[in-house]
Amino acid sequence: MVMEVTMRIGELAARSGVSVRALRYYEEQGLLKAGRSGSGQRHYPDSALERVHLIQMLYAAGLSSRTIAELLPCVEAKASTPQSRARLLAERDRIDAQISGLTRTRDRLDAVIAATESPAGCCAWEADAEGADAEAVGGGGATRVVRA
Amino acid sequence: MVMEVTMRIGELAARSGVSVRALRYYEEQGLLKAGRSGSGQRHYPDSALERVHLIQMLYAAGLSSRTIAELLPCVEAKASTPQSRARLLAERDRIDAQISGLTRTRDRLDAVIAATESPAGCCAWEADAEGADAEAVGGGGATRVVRA
DNA sequence: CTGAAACCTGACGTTGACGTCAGAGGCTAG
DNA sequence: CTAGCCTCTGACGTCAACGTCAGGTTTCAG
Repeated sequence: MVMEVTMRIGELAARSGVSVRALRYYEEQGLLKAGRSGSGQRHYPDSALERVHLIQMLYAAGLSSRTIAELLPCVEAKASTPQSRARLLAERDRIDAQISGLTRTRDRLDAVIAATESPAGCCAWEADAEGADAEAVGGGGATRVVRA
Repeated sequence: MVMEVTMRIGELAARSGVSVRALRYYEEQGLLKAGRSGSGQRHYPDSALERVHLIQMLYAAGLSSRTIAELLPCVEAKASTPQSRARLLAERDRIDAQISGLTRTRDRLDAVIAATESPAGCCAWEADAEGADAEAVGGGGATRVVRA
């Protein structure tokens, strides 16, 4: 039976997809606490995995480590002072505004794409061939890999 | 009658809300071109205002200056090579994924807020937002939205 | 027991989008 | 003409979230 109660930093890194360095950094910033074995090695419970994912979510939402450190206790426990609740609301509204802005940006790009997709006239080729064929490797199906 | 055909950098900064330094930086990165007076001072047409706003939108969407420089010609003119169109689509999808992630993060914060809003023991009014926090343990976490 | 792999603590390097300062010149009201 | 503000070109500073390297210790398979 798998009694994996704790794991070391390498395994947490592998399972969470973030680097070992990043995990140490999170601890340094007070975002992630780790138990230590006698020799000083970090040990994490399985719940740390979820916590790391939460941290990543908040980072992706544009929060700074300081802000995350202030909000994490509210998210994990239900401990909430009036200030922390105000903070939560403020960040939620900020994210909301961010979503609105991104939606507008996306719609604008969609409009551009739609315009270029159905050229009502002819294809406007720019005569500016400066470095044009430099990276024309893939030709058609250049599938861009985006960072998740 | 207002014959304000051009403006100097200070006015563009004031009207667009970005700093003078940022405008010079945009030019340096090839995002914004400026006419020069005989003595070397930058002059911008009114259309520059809109362009700066567009640049800001794309920056806010997480694009780098290099990416913006590559996409701006497609957005302003309709000139689009197959590569640039692929680029546009890729960035659109990236923004879409970003919106999805932010939405999940916001919903999570909403759940937390709802939980802290109703203090334990007090049942003055029932917050029936239970459907929200059901997806707590998500394992994989990052779900890609591919709606191409 | 032993050697490779994983881990530890510093500490410096990187990158992007600017901020900031210095020194020199331009433009305009009075 | 002069004062005062605006603008110019470098060039260095900043900040966050790590990357990377160095030098040493721990763990574990064989």
